[in-house]
Amino acid sequence: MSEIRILVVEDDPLIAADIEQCLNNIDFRVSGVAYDPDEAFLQLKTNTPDAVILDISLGEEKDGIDIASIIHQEYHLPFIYLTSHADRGTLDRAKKTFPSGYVVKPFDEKDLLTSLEIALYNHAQKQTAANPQLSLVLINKHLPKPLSEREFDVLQHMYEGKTNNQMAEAMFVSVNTIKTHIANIYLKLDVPSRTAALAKIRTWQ
Amino acid sequence: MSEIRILVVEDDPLIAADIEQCLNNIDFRVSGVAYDPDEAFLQLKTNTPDAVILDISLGEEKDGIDIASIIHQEYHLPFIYLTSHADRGTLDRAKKTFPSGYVVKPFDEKDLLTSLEIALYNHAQKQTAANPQLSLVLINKHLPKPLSEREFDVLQHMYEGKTNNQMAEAMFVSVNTIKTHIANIYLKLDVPSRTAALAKIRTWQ
DNA sequence: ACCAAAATCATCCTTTCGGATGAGAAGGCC
DNA sequence: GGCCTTCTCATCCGAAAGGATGATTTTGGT
Repeated sequence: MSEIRILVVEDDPLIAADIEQCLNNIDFRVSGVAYDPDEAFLQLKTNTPDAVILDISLGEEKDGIDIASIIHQEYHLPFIYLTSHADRGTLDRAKKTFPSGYVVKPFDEKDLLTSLEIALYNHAQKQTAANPQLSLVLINKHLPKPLSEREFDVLQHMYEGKTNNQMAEAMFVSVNTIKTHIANIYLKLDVPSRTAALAKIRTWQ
Repeated sequence: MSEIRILVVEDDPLIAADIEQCLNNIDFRVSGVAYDPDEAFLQLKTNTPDAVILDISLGEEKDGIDIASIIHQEYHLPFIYLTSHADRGTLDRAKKTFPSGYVVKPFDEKDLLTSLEIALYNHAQKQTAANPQLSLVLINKHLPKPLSEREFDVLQHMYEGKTNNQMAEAMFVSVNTIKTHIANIYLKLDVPSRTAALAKIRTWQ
C-alpha cells in the first residue's frame, strides 16, 4: 500500500501543525487541513482522503461531530476524534457517529498513531469481509447439548451451501457419516431441516 | 442497560487495581482480573464479560495478542489493548486481531473510558445491524435479471427456514406456485439449492 | 483396563426438493 | 388488440434430504 492520506479538521493552527508533524514521518501523509466545516466538506470532495482526524469544537455553528455524522453516512471513511472534550454529553453525541477512535487531548503521539492505524486496518477488513465465519463457542452458548467439533465442521459446510455429497468429498468421509452428523445437529438444534438450522443460528452469530 | 461487565487481563496487580478503580465508578464493573492467559480463558467462559481490556505482555508464553485472537474469532466481544508496547512489530501483530482500541501506557483515564465506551457502542450497533431482514434492492444490484417482488417474498421465507408447504400456506398459494418461484429464483441467482442461494446472497446483505 | 463420548459407516424407507415443461389469468404498455 | 411479464397452477420424474436404527472404531479420561 502506498501513502495513506489523512484529512485533519482542527481550528487551532498550532495543534494542526503538531498533528501534521506527527503523521508525516510515517507512511501517512496529511492530505489537507480544514479549519472549519465548509473547508472540511470541500476537502472531503476534492482530496478524497483515506481517513479523517477531527477536533470537535471548531468555533463554528457546526462542530466536528456534525462533520463526522456526514462522513459516516455518506463517505464511509474511518475517522478519529482528537479533542479535549471528554464530558458525558459530548461523548454521547460523538459515539452516535460510530467513530473508529477517540483520543483525548493533550494527546500522546503513540495513541494517535496506533488508533489511526487500527482504524484503517479495521476499515479495510470490513470492506473485504466476504467470509462470515461461524463460531462454535457462540452457538454452543445457546445449546443444552453442545455441538462437537466435527458436527460444527458439517454445519459450516451447510452454511456455505454445500450438499451432503460435497461435504463428504471435502471431509473425506462417506455420505452416511455426513447424514449421521446432520441428524445429530438437527437433534441438538431442534430443527427439521438445513434452512431451519441456518435460520436458527443466524441470530446468535 | 444495566451494569457493563469488563474483564481485565493484566499481569501487574498494581496496574490492574488502577484500571479497576478507573472503571468501577461509572456504569462499568470489572467482572474479573486475569493475571495469565489460562485464567483469562477461564473467566471468559465462566464470567461472560461484555468487553475485555488486555495488556499485551503477560510474562507467559502466550501473550495478550494470542488471547485477543481467540476473543475475536470465538467470542465476538469488543476488546481494547492497554499496553506500553507501541513498536511496529507488536502493533502489526495486534491490529490483525481487529481490536476496538489501542491505548498506550501510561494511560490517561479518559482515553481508556472513552475508547471502551465507543467500543461497546460500535459493537452493540454491529449486533443489531445483523438483523434478519433481506433487502431486495441490495440483492438485485448483483443480478442481471432482478428478482420480482413475489420471488423476493419466497426468498425471505426460505431465509427464515420455511419449507415449500409452509410458504404455500403463509402466502395463500399452492405449493406448485412456490416451486415455480423457487425455480426462477435459482435461475436468476444461478444456484442449485436453498442453502446455496442463501450462502450467495449472504455477502450482499 | 474400562467406560463414555465421538466419529465412522450402513440399510431401509419416506418426504421434500429440484428440473423440465406446459398452460391459463391478470396487468401494463405501445 | 397484440405483446410481454408476472403470477398462478399442474404433472412427471429423478435426486437429495431426512428419520429410524444398529454397528464398529477411535479417542479421552479415570
